Amino acid sequence: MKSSSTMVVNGGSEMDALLLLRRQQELLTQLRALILPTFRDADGRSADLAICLFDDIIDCIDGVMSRLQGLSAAGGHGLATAPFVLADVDVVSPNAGEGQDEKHVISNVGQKRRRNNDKRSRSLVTVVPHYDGHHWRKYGQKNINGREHARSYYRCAYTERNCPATKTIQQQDHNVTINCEEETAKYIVVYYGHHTCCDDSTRNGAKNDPGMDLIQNGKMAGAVTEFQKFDPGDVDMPALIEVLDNPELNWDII
DNA sequence: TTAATTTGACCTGG
DNA sequence: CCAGGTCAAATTAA
Repeated sequence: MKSSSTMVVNGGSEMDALLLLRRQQELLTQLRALILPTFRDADGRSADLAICLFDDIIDCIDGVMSRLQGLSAAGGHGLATAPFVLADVDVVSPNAGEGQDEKHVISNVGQKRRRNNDKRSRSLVTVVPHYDGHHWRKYGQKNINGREHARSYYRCAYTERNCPATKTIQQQDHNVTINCEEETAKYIVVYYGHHTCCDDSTRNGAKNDPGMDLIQNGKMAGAVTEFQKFDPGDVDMPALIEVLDNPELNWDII
């Protein structure tokens, strides 16, 4: 696989590009879910590298979408009309934009609870909400007003490394039908904060962490529950093929 | 026995 | 006051 590529969108408005990018991000997530399990038997360094590469690519798409959103908003278009858009991307705090790229929760000591709405977030829709290459621990579940399904709250399992990353998973009320086939349960996944647990600095400091040893040895079974839950059959393959064959997207590999 | 999840209570912002 | 996010004890799974 090439490590870098650019996607050129032919024609259409910023809104069209936004839709395509969102779709691309969603399918990339599914591709990641499909590929990463193959690293189970490979060396852990490759798995870590793959995870970081996927995250970087998704972050890049995020950045482009943010810029396009700016253009789109200036042009009077609203995201609310987008069929794929189910949640805002880059929900930024009122303090953001003042040189603060993002804020992490420093510590809950002495400040028992704190909302995460002041943290930058990114959201996507996927059929494989549990598998994204990171190890999450569930810390809560809540029934949300007007929602058919409860929302689950997860935080990075490596909290001892002060990793501030959290995410929420909300199953969509109405499943999506793809290519006239049976309905697939889709989930809105919202990520808050960035993983610092995979930083080199923190990783070196966690050399003695048994869970990390397991990951680095490529023996994920038992240590990373997300792998156990993952079934490659869950991947939205028709949609994946659809986007790869999409004539509107020219994949220029450079 | 340890780790992960569940669940009701608590807290905070709107 | 309410909805949503978090805590932490209890429970379950490995």
